[in-house]
Amino acid sequence: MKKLFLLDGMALIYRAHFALSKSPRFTSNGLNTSAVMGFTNTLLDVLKKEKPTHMAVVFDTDAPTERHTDYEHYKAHREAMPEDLAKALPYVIKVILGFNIPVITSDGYEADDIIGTLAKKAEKKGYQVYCMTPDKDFAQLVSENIRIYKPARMGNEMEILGVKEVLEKWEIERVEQVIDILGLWGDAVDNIPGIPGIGEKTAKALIKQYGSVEEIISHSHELKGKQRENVEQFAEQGLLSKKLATILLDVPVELDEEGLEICAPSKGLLEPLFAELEFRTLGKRVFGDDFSITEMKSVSVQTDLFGEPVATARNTMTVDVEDIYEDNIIAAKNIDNVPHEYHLADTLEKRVELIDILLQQQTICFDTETTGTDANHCELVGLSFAVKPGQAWYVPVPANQDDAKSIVTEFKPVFEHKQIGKIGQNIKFDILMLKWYGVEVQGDLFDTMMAHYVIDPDTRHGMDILSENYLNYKPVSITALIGPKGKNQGNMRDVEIEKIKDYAAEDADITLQLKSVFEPKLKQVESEKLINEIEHPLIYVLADMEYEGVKIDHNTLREFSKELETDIAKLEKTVYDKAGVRFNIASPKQLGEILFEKLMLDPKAKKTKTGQYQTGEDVLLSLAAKSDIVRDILDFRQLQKLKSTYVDALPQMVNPKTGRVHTSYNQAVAATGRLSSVNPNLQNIPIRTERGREVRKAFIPRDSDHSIVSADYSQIELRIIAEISKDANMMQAFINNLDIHTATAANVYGISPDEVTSDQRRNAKAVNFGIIYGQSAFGLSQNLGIPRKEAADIIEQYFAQFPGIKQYMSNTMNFARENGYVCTLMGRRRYLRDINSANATVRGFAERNAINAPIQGSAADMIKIAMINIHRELKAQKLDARMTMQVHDELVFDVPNHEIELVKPIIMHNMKTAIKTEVPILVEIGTGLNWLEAH
DNA sequence: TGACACACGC
DNA sequence: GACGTACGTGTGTCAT
Repeated sequence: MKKLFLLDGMALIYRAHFALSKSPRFTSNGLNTSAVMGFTNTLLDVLKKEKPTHMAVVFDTDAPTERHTDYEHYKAHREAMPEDLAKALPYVIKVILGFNIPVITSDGYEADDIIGTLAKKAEKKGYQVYCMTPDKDFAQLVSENIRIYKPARMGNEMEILGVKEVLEKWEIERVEQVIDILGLWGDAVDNIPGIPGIGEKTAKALIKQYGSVEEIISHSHELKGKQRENVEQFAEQGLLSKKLATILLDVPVELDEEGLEICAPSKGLLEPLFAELEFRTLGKRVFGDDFSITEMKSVSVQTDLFGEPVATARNTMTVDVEDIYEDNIIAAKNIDNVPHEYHLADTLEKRVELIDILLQQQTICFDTETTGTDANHCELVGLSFAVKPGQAWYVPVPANQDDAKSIVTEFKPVFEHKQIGKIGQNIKFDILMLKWYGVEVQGDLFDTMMAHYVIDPDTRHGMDILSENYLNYKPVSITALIGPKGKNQGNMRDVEIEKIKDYAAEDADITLQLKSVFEPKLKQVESEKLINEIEHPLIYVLADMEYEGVKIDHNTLREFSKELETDIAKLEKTVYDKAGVRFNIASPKQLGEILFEKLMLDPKAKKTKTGQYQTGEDVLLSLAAKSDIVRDILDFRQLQKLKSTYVDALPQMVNPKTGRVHTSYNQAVAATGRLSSVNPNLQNIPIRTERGREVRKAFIPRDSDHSIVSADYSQIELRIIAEISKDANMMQAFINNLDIHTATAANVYGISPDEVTSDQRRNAKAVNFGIIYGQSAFGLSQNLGIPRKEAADIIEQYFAQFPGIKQYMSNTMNFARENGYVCTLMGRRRYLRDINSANATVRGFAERNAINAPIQGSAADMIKIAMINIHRELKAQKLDARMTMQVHDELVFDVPNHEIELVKPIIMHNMKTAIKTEVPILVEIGTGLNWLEAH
């Protein structure tokens, strides 16, 4: 296949320059080569990875163009080009020539116009066309088969967008609307304003409603207040902005197919250039590992751009190009063009009929419609059911809660039928919702969200996106029913029933269909066991925990809050006195200005990327010696955080119906397999500092006849590393039940455990920690505040002492490179798309994930299994003890006092034996009147 | 309203 | 030799 790449030269250079300008790279002769290096790297990425057959780089000429009606602005823009960027330009041209890539200069047109026109022409001739250009401007081109290529940026792998992705990104229906949005918003060309007061969001909404800038202007009388005023006053400007955003697709430029054919790079041109610019690594990428610049250092580079003969052999680099992107132009199916039977079951008779049908099924798919997204705080609006593709029912539920309950109760035989499997999307929500209406869902579960999470944890699992990706079906959007999210968003209850019927029935229908797509996929990725034995059963456990909630002691918190308030006020006053001025200490911006401009605490203060001074904890700590004001500021911050995030926020989360806080565990966000907790987040309650820990006193048992029991795995991740790697030294340390960090330190520093100093233990602990979280030597040095070299030395010693761990790491990485994924003990997969990336940053990220995912993920598997087994046993023995919280390696229970001694061994045994290991698993268990005492 | 800086847990 | 370095949730500030 012919594959044409069109690059906007100036855009690339600018982009490369600004990406690298934070740490400009100077050669020994003083030339800042950051832009050249960035450009060359991107070029190499394109060539090596995408293997185009044809290519061209397009440069703007310095003449006014059709699009730049405002030439003064254009000139200013050009003149503002930084000096070093201007210097880089000739070198970039040399690079391009060295690679034998044709250059096209735009004569009176923008580079984008040339690219656009060429792209269209090439497309007609059967090319697959890619346009490399900054994100926004090219959107309209994708209206056909042309793809937008975005080079790798810091921390991001390169990205290729087709029409589908662009529409999704812009949240619109038609690609042409991008131009109108840009026109209105004014973000098309630097400094050319659109219509004042209209940002991205407003522009999108208005364009969606009216279709184009012109339409909005002619309907301006329908707008209100300031917006109307602005649209009327700045109509001209809006139109101009749109014009500037529009790419011309018919400029007079010929597609010279032969001339654009790509051929091998010229060694004669590139070698001396790379030598001059001291591009060792880039040279190696192009010419292989024996490339060296040392012996050519003295070779002067031809200054005449066109004087050097171009390499004669025009042997193309063409390789078979596999087109991995399937044709995404196919119009998505939707409710209007796919046959379906969606019934409304709004009478007793119809419901009876429906229930009869449902009771005959082996599995049913259901969904609930509610007034909100928090199952603990909202009400049921309706139920929907599906039993075969294209056929679904919607059962409205009245607002009167007693009537609602009785209708839900009619369906009890279905929901509570153990032999009828239940399918849903994020079914925990629905189970929880029904619990509040007195229904205990039973039977095997199949959650499409969890299925997709297990299949590919790193991606998104929302129903809409799954539907579009796997069924090529675009569901009715929720915003079409209740409006865009925000404070004015409506409520499902206010939507007319016919619309809800379609929406709700469709949801159940889609979910049912997704199940049949995911079932074989689960088999394919060998994750059936994982989902059937862990994730699906866990849903019931989590639903019970969330429903149960935790009791909070208001009095403790109220008093603590008062205490904090006076302390904060005191600290505030001290800080003001020491600074000599009142300011908002909670504002990093103001704080930075006071510390570094008024008090001049550090003349070399670092700034953040937005130009503010950094005022993070480690920065402030390094200043502690210079002024005691920083101590007060740090204390202020700590107390303020405690007060606002925990002490004052927790009581507000208490559910008035139960007087308890009901967190929500998200089972499908953390790619490693861990859970996360929201509303409130119970997984980040303070513990490290004396005062912070106090918050845990407020987590109490339901009454005086109960106690809190807390059980946590000791060093679970390190034990898992030992288990997976079978490293003899580390296994021995655990078998001997040594303090693992001390044992590590003893090994690393070659001394006996009792000689280990606290600093050495701290270092060893940090290394252990770093391995668990996939840190690098840099991360370690930051963590410990030691030079990178020293950190690297410690790590080296560590690996020498624990060779099994080193072996595990390289084995895992090799496995990932070959298979593209890594696995936990229970077979949970994580796909690492970037593991073979040419970009070292991106690849490094994937490599750390490769090592980290099996460890963290196995620990997550283990505690999940323990939770399921404990839950089952508590139920089987009809105990009143309840599991209430999970904090990654800790489980918390609310237990009747007389059951404590009975329950403890159950917890202990199930946690220890969740996964069979050679390394001993240690569980620490405690009891108390509150969480702090129990922990 | 969204981006940012910061801080909490594991 | 530089890039930029665990994740997830929540808070307050500030510019729009």
